[in-house]
Amino acid sequence: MDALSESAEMMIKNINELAADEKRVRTSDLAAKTDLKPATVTEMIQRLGDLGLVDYEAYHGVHLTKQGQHVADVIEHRFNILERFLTEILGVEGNEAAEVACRMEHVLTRDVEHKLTTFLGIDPKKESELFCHKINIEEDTKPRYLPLSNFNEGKIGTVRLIFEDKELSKILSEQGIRPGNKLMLKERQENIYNVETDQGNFSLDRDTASKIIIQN
Amino acid sequence: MDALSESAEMMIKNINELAADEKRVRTSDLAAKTDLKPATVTEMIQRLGDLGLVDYEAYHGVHLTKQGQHVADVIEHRFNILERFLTEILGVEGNEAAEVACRMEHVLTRDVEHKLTTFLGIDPKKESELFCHKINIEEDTKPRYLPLSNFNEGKIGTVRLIFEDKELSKILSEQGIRPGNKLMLKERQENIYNVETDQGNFSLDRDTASKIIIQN
DNA sequence: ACCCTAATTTAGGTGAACCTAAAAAATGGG
DNA sequence: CCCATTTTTTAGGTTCACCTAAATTAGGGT
Repeated sequence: MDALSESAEMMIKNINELAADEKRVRTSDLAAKTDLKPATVTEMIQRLGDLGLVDYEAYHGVHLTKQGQHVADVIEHRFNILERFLTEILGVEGNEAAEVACRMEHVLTRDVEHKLTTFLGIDPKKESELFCHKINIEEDTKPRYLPLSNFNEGKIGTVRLIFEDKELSKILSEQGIRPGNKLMLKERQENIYNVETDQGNFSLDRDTASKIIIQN
Repeated sequence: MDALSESAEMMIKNINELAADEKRVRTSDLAAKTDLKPATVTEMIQRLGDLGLVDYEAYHGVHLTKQGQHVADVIEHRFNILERFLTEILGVEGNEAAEVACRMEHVLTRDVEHKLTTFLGIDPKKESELFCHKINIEEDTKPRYLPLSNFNEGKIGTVRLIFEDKELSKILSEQGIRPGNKLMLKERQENIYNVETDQGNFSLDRDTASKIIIQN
C-alpha cells in the first residue's frame, strides 16, 4: 500500500483528536478544525472510507477503524517526539515547533522515529505503550536533554551522547565523559566550561560542549 | 510569496546539482535524474520560469537565476544539516538518512534550520558563507583530535579541551592556550614544545602538551 | 406528523503534478 | 546543406486536493 498523503494523514489525525469517547465525528467539526470547506471534508473522508481507514456513513459522521486508529497513533507519536525534540533539544519556540513538527510527522520513517525516541531517552517499554495507546508521559518527571553548552552551573547530569566523529568521543571517553556517565558542570565562563567527572576535572570550549548532550 | 511546493523545490535542487559550470541543464538530464517524464519536466520548469526562479529558453535548457540559486543553496544547506543530524546524531543508516532528509528539507523553517545548525556545532560564520554560496566544508580536512604532544610541527590547530583542572587551564589560558583558540606547533624537540598563539611564543614540556587536545 | 433550518452531500470547476502520444525543433553525418 | 534521428515541446488526459453553488437530508419545535 502506498504511503498516505499529508492531507489524508492530517484528516485522520484530526478525526482522532475530535473523537472523544466513541462518538462519531461530524463533518462540520472537521471542517472547522481543518480550515477546509465541508464539501472538501466529505470528499476526503469518502476516500479514507474506500481505503478502510474510517467507517463513514453519509450524514452520520465518521470514526476511525482499527487500521485508521493505528495510523492516528503513529502520527500522534511522531508529532510528540518531533515537538519534544524541537522544543527541548533545539529550543524552538512552542508555536513554531508545533507547526514544523506537524509538517515533519508525515515524512518520518519507522526507523528514524525509533531512533529519535531512543535519543529522547524514552523508555522503550513506555514507548510501546504510548505507541499502542496514548498514555501521556508524566509531564513533571520528563527528562530534559541539553547540549552541555546550555547546561547550568552546579548541575549534575548524565552524558547521553557525543557528536562528531570517534576521535572526539574517544578522547572525552578517556576523561570520563562518555554516554551513561555522570558529570557536573562546575563553572562556566564565556567560552570555557569546567567540568568534573569521576575521572577528574577538565575544561572544554563552547564548541565542544555543544557536542555533548546531557540529560539532567 | 507562497512557499514553493516540494516538487518545485526538488526541481530547483536537481537543476542546481546538474549545473556544473555555467552550462544550461537539459530537459532530458532532469527527466533522468528526477524519474519524471520529459514532458513533465518541461511543464515544471516553465512554471519555475514564470516565478523567476529559472531562466528558461525553449529547446535550450534552463539555469537558475539569482533567486533560484538562493533557493537551491538554502535547500542544499538544509539537506546537509538534516542528513548530518540523522546519521551523526541519531545513527540512521546513510541511505535512509538521505531519503528522509530529502523529504524534511522542504518543511524546515529558517529558525529551525539555524537552531539545528548551531546544535550541530557548525561555526555561524562558516555557516553564513556556506549559506550564501556553496563552499564545501573541507571533506578531506575532517577534524582530527590529538593531544598537542602528538601534533605535527608547523601545523595549526584549535584548542578543544584541556585536562586537569583550573590551575593548569588558567596558566595556559594566560598564554593564549584556551579552548577555542588557535595555535601553531612551531617546533618540537624531545621534551620541549614550542608553540605560537595569538599571545606570543612559548614552550611547554611534553607532559603538559599531552593534556591539551587540539583539533586540526 | 410536518415543516424549517442547519448540516451535509452532490455536482461541477480549478490548478498542480503527473502521464502518453503526437508534433516540432535541433543537431550531426553524409 | 539536407535529412534522419534524437530531443523537446505541445496537446490532451488523470488524480488529488481544494473550491462554490445547488440539492438533499436530518432533526427539532409546534
